[in-house]
Amino acid sequence: MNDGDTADDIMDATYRALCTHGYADLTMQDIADESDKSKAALHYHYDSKHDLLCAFLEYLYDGFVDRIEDPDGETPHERLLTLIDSVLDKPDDGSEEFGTAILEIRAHAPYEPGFRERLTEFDDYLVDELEVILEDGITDGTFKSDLDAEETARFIVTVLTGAATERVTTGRPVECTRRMLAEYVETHLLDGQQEVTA
Amino acid sequence: MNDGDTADDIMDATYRALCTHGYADLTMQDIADESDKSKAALHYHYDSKHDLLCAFLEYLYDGFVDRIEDPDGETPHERLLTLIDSVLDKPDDGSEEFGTAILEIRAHAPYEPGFRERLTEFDDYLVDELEVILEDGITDGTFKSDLDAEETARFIVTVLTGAATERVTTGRPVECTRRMLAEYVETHLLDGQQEVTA
DNA sequence: CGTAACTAACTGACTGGTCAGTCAAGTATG
DNA sequence: CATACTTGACTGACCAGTCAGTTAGTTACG
Repeated sequence: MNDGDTADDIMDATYRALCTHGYADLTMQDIADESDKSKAALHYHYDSKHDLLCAFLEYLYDGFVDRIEDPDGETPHERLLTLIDSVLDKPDDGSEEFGTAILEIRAHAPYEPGFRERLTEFDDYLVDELEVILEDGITDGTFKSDLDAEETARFIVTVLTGAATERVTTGRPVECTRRMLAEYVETHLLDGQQEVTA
Repeated sequence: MNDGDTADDIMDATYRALCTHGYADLTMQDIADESDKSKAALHYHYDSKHDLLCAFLEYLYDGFVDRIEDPDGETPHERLLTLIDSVLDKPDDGSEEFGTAILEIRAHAPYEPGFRERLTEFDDYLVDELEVILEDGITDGTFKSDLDAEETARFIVTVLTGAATERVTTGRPVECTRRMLAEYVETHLLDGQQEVTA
């Protein structure tokens, strides 16, 4: 039983094929070419292209969770900035293309309920992580006591989403957003009493 | 020579076809069906589908400029909120689908330099409009004197882009973003002295 | 041990359908 | 009649999905 290996192989191949061809131009043959399987083998393991891509989104979600859970940092302020950075940063392989493919998939969500469901999970997970950090900070006095953790977390996710969309659409670097967001956190979320040197 | 009428007819048909089918599934036949022309007639007027879509983006840009230029409002603060609203609101025909199609086109920008160029114009135009309002407000004391008009304008555009992306991806309403952005403007941009009742 | 039966995994060749773009022939109009 | 415009029919490329058949491994059994 090497189901695990085979599935991983196909998922990895799908990732590479997506980066190379983009979502719109992605064919089953492209994925097969990136793996050591044939196109028919893909159809043996997944009933349809759609099924394969749904599985791929699930695989991505797992990787996303691994990547952003338990952000480093002593204080809630540090953990918040670490989390923001790890979302803004490109994946390890530095692939700009992957962000493009994800945006293509996002844009298809209205036509594919399965996609929308997965993507909503991504966003909700990120909101939850942010919320926990914000609440920790409210409790220990780092952040203003009157801020609404959920609304604030949603807002930060919106900003991060906007930055990712702009990077793909216009090629605009995310650095400016990173800076503005750090400033927003400092002047808007941080409780006035605290002095920060981060 | 009824170029004007014909071109408008085709652009309108493209708009409707885009809303109905989305960008990914959009065929020349779909556009022809929405117009009173044949598919071959489209190819008579535009060398390729790509050309037609580039022209369509230009047509959209003109409409976009018309829609957001000279926002209503006595004060810079009011004008800023009006502008934000007119970007967040759906087009007049209330079509959710159009936002989807635009996001699909955004996601294709990396593969189509012509698209990227147009889309960058959209963003830059919006940034300029915001910048003018912000500078007006800095001059007349509405907004804090030490804020960087361009960076702030870019940040607002990022937020607006994020809201549009989320609406398409997860179906999340933009109201929360509208509220958070209004609050951001009040507590972050508005000069402390002024009292506001808007 | 050897061989027969069975099976999961896989393959290359094929099919049916779709679509951008072409073309020869037509119509309308100034 | 010439120019602008339009059409239906067609072509060639492409692609998801199918299918008959192969291979490698595993169990069943005399």
